[in-house]
Amino acid sequence: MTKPELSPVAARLGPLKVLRSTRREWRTTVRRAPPRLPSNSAAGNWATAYVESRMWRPGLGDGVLGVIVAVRGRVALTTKYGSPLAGTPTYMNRTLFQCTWPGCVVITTSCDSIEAHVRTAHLGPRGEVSSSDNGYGDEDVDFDDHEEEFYYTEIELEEAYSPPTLSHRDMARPPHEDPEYQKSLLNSSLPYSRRFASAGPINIPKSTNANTAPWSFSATNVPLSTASPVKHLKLSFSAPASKLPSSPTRRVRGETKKCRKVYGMEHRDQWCTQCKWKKACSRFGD
DNA sequence: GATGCCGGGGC
DNA sequence: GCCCCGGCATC
Ligand SMILES: [Zn+2]
Repeated sequence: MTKPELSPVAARLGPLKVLRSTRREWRTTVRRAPPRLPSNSAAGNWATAYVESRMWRPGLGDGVLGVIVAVRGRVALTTKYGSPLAGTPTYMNRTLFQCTWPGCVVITTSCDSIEAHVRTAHLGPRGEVSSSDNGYGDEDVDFDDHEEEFYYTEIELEEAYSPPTLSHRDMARPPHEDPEYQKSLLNSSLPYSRRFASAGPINIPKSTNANTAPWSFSATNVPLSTASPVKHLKLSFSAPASKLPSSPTRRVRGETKKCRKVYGMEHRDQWCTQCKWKKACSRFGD
């Protein structure tokens, strides 16, 4: 199983709350159509899957990488960065594996994991597959070993746009670790907050214009071999290079003159403290 | 170009 | 906490 080298995906991939299971079997937990999802926005075409973390560093315990969200063909990945486990999400550089068993949206980070999932959850509870060790069933022997390969796909994460430096500024975004946040986005009813700047990449705007989504989604069938029709799903993330015009994220400049304008640079000592610090003026508030 | 100020860094 | 500044949006 080849794992293409991919450039690091910017940590701005996701601000959402990290879902976490206290159970060992969380890996097979799947949610479809979250109960409180507004019916008018996602129209049932919605899936959430826990992402397995085999890459988790020791001491961090079992965890969930994030949540794959698919809404009307747009796919978003939320991650765990910014959480108490903040760190370089190295698993973002790689390929994810998604179960394609009908109705199942389990996603794992390794080929072995998804194969194990398919075997245990779908093909049978036993680690071994079907009839090869029974002595009969000679006809389908050649499919016995890797039948699970038919029931998962690779998902490549790659960067469609890479800012010149994503090393230090772009890596630290405060996560909105609020479970309602995701629904608010989908609902497009999140309350206005002027300090919402750069909150997150998963802007699923109310408009259904597909070009406004930061994620692009494409699927291709790659004939790797005759026996493994692995479907490659590419998730391309576009950093906000072409921003939406006049996002509601930044404070609108008021019309009142502020200290800088009133007193001028030459009387900087007369400015209010906030103006001296290039913060929002506290003397001539809007 | 000037202004306002957010985010971030140094101390 | 205080203080400063880069960079960006806006005027
Ligand atoms: Zn002021």
